[in-house]
Parts: sequence; C-alpha cells; structure tokens
Amino acid sequence: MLDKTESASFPTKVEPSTSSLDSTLTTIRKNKRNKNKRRFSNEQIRSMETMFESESKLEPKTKLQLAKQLDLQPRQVAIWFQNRRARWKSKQLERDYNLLKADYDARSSFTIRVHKKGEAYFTSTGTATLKKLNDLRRQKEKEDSRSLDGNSTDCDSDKCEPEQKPGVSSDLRLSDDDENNHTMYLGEEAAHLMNSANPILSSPGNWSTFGSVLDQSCSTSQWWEIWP
DNA sequence: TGGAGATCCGTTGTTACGTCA
DNA sequence: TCTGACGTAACAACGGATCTC
Repeated sequence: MLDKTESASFPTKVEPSTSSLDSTLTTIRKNKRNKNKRRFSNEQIRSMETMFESESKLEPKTKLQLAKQLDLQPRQVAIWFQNRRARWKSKQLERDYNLLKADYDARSSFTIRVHKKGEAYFTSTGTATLKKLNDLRRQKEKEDSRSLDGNSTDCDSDKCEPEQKPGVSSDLRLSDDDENNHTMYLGEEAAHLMNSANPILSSPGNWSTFGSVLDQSCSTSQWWEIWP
C-alpha cells in the first residue's frame, strides 16, 4: 500500500546525492520535512476512520479512490492508516494489560483470603484434627509391636479391612464434621486437599505412607504456599 | 535467489492545548 | 485578566528493517 516513490503533498523527495553532500542534504530534508505540515480536516479524518473500521489495511485500488475522494495524496492516506494501526495496537496493548492486571489482582486477593482461612483453620479445628491423626499413628505403632511379640492374628494385616482393625475405634477416624469443617474454613479445593488424608488412614497398607505425608507437609512448605 | 512493493517500528518535527508565574 | 514561556500529548511524516510474492 505504501509506496515511497509516491510524492506527498509536501516536497520531500531528494535526488540521489554524493556522499560529501549527504549531511547537508539530510539537514535540508529535515528542515523541509514538515515545513507545511497541517492537520487533516474533520471530514477527512471521519472518512478514513469509517474506512478503518471496515478494513484496517487498504487495497491499492481503495487507497487511490479514498485519496482522490479526500483530495489527499495516496501516500498520505497510506501513512494515516499506518499510524492509525499503531494507535489501535497501542490501545489494544493497554486493554490487554488492564485485563491481565485485573485478573492478577483477583487471584492475589483470593490467595490472601485462603492464607487467612488456613491460619484460622490450623489454630482451631486443625490442631484437634492433627492431634487425632497422631493418636491414630501411635496406636497403630503399638499394635504392630504387639503383633511382632508372637500373638497370632486371624488375618494378614495387609488384607484386613480398616473397620476390622483391632483397637482402632471409629471415633478416632476423621468424622463427617471434620470434613464439613474443612469445607467451611477452606473452601472446596482446600477441603479436598485435607480430606485426601482419609483414604490413607482407611487403608492399612497405606498407613506407613501416612507418616511421610505428615512429615512432608511439615518439613517442606506450608500447603497454601504451593497451592496454585 | 534477487528484487520490488508493502508493512512494521522507532523516531522526528509541528501543532494544539494546558499550566503557571 | 492578559500574556509569554514552558511542558506535553497527539499527530503527520520519515527512514530503516523486515516480510511477502
């Protein structure tokens, strides 16, 4: 669309020069550059804006027609569209930035809320729940040591169902209220994270891994710091 | 593969407008 | 209130780099 050989309404074309005259001619050209610069009329701008809304890049034929219609040089029309595209892109970047910022702010405030809820949780029911879990762990260790003392059992410990596990009373397991509290304090996602400990407890084969889960969660980082 | 034309991007110089002493 | 200097945003245009055919 843009053809640099097209002459603008202002004389800017410079004949090929020798290198010794380059700097002089450059100065002259710069002085001449916008000597008669004028702003386009409202009517010209309105027409080009209307055209820009339908197509941001002009076909050569359309450009010639528009230039003739507005009494401008085709090069002026081409440059106006070029600048208009740059302005549009700049605005678009600004819009995108604002959208991203709003999204970031929303996520940031969510993280802060969850952090506060997490603190409240661990200073209330969380403490009681962890105590309960540790009791379970200690009780399991006692039973294991008793089994190793030679007492026969009716079943292989790996095959026993948890409710048949001797000595593990149901009141030591996480209750429904505990699960409800997870949801109330932390929301669905965090509650799911906390309740994921229950399958481990209900399956004797996994009891050995429960200790490592606790250790890991305590020794590395707090769970809300790694939560997306 | 080289060339011509078109576009992009950064920049320049002018204009219009607001602020302030 | 007027005025001139100054700062600044918007704009038209340029030139080099890059892309496309």
